[in-house]
Amino acid sequence: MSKPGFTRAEPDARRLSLIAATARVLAREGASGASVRTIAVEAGVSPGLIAHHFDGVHALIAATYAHVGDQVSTALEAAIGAVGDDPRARLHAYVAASFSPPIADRALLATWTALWGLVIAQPAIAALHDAQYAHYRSEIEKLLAACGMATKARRRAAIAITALVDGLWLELCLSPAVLDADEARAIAEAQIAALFR
Amino acid sequence: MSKPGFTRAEPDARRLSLIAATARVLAREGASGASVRTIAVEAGVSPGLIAHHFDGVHALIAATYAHVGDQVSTALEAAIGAVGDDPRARLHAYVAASFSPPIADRALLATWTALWGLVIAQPAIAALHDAQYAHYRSEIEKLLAACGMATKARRRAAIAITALVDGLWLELCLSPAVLDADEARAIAEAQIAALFR
DNA sequence: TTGCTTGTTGTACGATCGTATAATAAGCTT
DNA sequence: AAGCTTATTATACGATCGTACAACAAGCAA
Repeated sequence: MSKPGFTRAEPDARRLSLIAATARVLAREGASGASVRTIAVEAGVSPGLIAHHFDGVHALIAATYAHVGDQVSTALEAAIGAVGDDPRARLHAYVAASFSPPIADRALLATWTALWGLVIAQPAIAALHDAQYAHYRSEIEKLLAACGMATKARRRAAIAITALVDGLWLELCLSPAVLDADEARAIAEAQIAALFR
Repeated sequence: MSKPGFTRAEPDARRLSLIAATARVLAREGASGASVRTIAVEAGVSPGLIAHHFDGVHALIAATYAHVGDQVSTALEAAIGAVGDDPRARLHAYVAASFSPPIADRALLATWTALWGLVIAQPAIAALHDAQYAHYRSEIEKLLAACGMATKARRRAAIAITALVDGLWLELCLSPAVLDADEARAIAEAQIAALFR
């Protein structure tokens, strides 16, 4: 019986574990702490492994952004699926999910703010951001349409909802003492109700 | 007649120019680009001068955050002063100012997002953020009180307004193609009007 | 003009950054 | 059991990071 010094992993599985480690580092130390060595220690691997699986650290961080964004999208869509067919209930479920786990998780929010800070300097990250938010708005517009909102009003309403949710999410992350999840949810629902009057 | 190799400046004036240079660098390159040497080049001085006027780079960035925050507060209060005595007009002016120069300036917004990314890792920055936002909410609550809003409703309404403005501000910064200042202003005013129904 | 204060420069130091590369070995194939 | 693929490690390299420090000089006082 021999104990292996390390275990080989499937490339996809290893990439996922590196992405997860990157997200944890971003949440704990911010963007400036997300170095090759820090991430490698967090993932329990050698620094060189990152270059083997990703085209540099920038690519790993971009992949982390994309993955976190997909996690959020998945959680949001799951929230819709868990509720009935009433359009307004579906819209409320979609929005309320932003303030519940796993989206309202402090580590996820911290990861997201760290990534926001990279958008300006890195065009590749900015492109991911635009695509991500276009998707959110598109989903919200579909939900608004199901609620009977007129076509020309949807775009502006979707922007308003996205902005409100982002702002509340941000307050929840940066100043947890000021706002809790229940209050964020109540504020969001009240503001959305106003869009239908 | 001799041409001086450099000019001495009053400590306060020099500190201000270093802060302004830091803000420009943050806007252009993000937080990761805000190094001692980059800032020094931007300010047209020697790298060592930063250590002479500030207690390290962290202190300079924190001072930049505080200064930018003060600029925003000043611009917001100036917007209130430029309008009449009608309470609702004053509230609208306060909010609308967030989407007009100098606050809606892309460089300022970029600076702000870069600083957000530092809040998690640097407790000193987080403290500045909490103080800054508490001030904003306090100002908004005063304006809401003048509009006749009940005491117990003010806190939640102030949070809602702050969140909405932040979210719209963010969209304006990160995805300028999606939203322009006029639309942001229109959305904010419509949502605020709903708070009074 | 002479002298003094101190804002300013320039550089050197150790630490850490991202990346490249050769050696190692895990785990499957034959 | 032997061989092969390649995931993984460990290290080295140059660049850049923040900070410290000694020398310089601008501008005021006397």
